[in-house]
Amino acid sequence: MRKIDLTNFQVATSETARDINRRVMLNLIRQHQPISRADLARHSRLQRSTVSVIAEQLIKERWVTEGATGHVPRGRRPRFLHLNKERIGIIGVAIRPTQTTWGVADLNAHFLVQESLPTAKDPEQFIATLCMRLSNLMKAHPEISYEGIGVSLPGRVDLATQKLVFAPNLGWRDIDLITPLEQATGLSVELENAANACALAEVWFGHHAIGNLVAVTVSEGIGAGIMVNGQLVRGSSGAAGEFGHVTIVEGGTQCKCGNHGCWEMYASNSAAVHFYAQATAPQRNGKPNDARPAPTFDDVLRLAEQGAPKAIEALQQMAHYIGVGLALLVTGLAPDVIVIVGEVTRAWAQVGPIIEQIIKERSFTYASPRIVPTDPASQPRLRGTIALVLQKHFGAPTVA
Amino acid sequence: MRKIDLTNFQVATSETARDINRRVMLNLIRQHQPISRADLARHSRLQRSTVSVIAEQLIKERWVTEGATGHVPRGRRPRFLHLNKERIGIIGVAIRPTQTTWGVADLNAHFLVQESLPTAKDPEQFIATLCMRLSNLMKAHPEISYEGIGVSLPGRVDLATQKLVFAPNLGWRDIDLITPLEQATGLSVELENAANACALAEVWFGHHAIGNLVAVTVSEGIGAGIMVNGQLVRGSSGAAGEFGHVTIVEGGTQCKCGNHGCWEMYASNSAAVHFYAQATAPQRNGKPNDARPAPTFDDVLRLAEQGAPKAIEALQQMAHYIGVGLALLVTGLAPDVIVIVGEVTRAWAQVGPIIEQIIKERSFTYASPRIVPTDPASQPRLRGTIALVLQKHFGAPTVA
DNA sequence: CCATATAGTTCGCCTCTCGAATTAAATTCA
DNA sequence: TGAATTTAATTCGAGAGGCGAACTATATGG
Repeated sequence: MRKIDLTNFQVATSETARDINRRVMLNLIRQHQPISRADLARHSRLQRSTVSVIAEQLIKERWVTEGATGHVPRGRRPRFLHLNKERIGIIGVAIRPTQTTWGVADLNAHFLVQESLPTAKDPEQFIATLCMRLSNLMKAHPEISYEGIGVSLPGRVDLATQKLVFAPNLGWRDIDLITPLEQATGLSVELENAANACALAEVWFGHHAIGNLVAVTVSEGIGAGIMVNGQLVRGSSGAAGEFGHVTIVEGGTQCKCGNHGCWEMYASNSAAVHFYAQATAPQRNGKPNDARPAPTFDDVLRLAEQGAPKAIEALQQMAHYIGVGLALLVTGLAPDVIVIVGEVTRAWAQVGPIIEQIIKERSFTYASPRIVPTDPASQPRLRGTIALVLQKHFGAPTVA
Repeated sequence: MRKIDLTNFQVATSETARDINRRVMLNLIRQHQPISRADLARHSRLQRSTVSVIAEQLIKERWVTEGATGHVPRGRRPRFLHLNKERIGIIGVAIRPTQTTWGVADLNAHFLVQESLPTAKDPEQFIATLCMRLSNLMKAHPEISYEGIGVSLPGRVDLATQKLVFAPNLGWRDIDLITPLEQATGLSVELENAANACALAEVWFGHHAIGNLVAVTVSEGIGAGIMVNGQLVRGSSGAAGEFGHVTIVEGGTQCKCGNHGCWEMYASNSAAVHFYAQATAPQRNGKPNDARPAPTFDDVLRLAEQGAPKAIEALQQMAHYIGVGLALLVTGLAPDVIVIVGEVTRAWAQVGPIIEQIIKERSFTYASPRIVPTDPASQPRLRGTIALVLQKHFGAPTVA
């Protein structure tokens, strides 16, 4: 049960019921497609007459199309409905520290086109280039009608102003991405933190029917996208989810954020690289400056795959600390599922059992969550941007 | 935006709009009472005709009464509406380790009667006694029409079965409280964890218009009631909020839960008592067995008020660790407000600044939350039980 | 060919909001 | 004092939308 926010509420009009039932229909079609009107009525407990009217409306608006006729043992054959893949396109943009990827997806989050560009240090110029590329992409596919743009990035978005507040790994600060993108494309733009986008992707495109989920992105830093009661936790002005900067080692290594012993100092890719460097050069006691090129996390992963004991050990240390942080989330939030996003999932056979073990040891809960690694090929950050736009039409109506 | 849960959703009927607007009206009346129909229309942006019909309905159902006529500079005088304090009673029961308190409150959460009883070790017998007392209370006030019963207790309630799973400080396990209470009173019973009840109390009766809040109960243990987007965080099967058992001291003191270094081992009342005992008997090195009666937390508080340095020091240590745990919540959830419930608020002048300082030092957030001590006289655990029942009629409608 | 079963449509009824018109009751000003 | 003005509240017809019974369309099987 939610309390009605009297500073920002919505009363019902005569169209409210239709809005609600329309959204339910869209979701049922999305989940069960292809599906007949009669089955929709059965699933929704709406009258068949009501379903017919709504279906007609959705077909007219081209959200839905009527496909093949189905087959039943007796009686008139059903006419199947499904989401209109042809018509509607959603543009998703995933900005990451090294590379920015974007593409056009249909309502089933299948990408028709995909392009990318190295992310630049200078935001203004980069955004200008991105706008041009997006505008060209749209011109190249004029047959698609575009519903909106979703953007994910490794930083905080202010809830009120919808501006990027700070993206440490990009070095961007106080950037208005929405205005230039909307001007260049004429579409409405939704901005979201990458970990939140991953949580959305999992909830909307994953195969769990889940309302309580945590998505943890492990890369240079650590981010947490938290889903509670089917909604993202944004906190005061969008600052929630910074579990990467929770202290897990008292008086530990200093973090860029100024504090000591932050989770991401021990459980991120950089942490594993650091562990590995320490193990391979113990005589230098943690000073990584060296003439040889510093190993990357990719190197550590590859070495571990090849069976290098010190690389494996570094990953094991990383896994241990991932578990320590997750145990905290499990104890406090009791999610049904935790999804792990990041290169580290490539070594899941090594790190997974350790993480599960630590969580089991350290968390206090009556029901332990499933820990699920995501396939990097599924591009969770990019898929989440599609969910960002999809939400506006498929999400629960805002009422009261 | 929420995702529609297709395993458990609700379509709209012709009455849905009325249900929504009715709830909005009830809330507007609650907040602005006394208020005229015309002002309700202005606040809600509903037509005056619609407001009149809904008001008439609410009056007929005796949720609302028409009070004095108001005064405007020109024109016809408004007829003020307010919640019907006379008619409706809600029974609240707060079960605490030593004492169980209950009473009857009106729609404004003002208690008309209040009684209490020492909590017994044996749940079956205790519940039977409680049932009898409640039933007698209702018979003694037959003029009140009772809307329901809310119960708060220091333990976990399973979301699905609505049974008490485990209450460590009561020693109760797998207890069905709902059935006996419903049978004895004929009313529907809502069960909730005490920290969650405190969060509800603050959101419904506090003077913040707030959707993101954490209520932390500090007593023998520590509990956290977390409110996100105006809803309680219950997590998988109701297990969320156990932040008291998050590890904050690596390899620290063992907790009853089996883990080491749990927050509540360092920041609860018992922890302060332990700190004090250690300081006053340093030669015994933490073995509290002694011929003298062991000091209680109340003793420590009193000694600190009298200026005893070792008692003050114990509270300061406690405050330090409260801050450490809160910093974690602030970093991860970014609530607008944190309310502290417990005897420790009596020494807020001593502990408050320390807590705030630690949070400021250790948390990573763009907007720092207000830390608010609650007045123990306001009985947050008991008031929360009223909110539990109030929610059913004043909460946002469940739709889609 | 007809009974039966299933899909989908049509239509009158009911609930609910909207908005204009109307009624009610106060103040101000001529 | 009485007309004009202002604000509150009600009345009533129109339109949106869901309900449910009746009806049409189309299949299978005896």
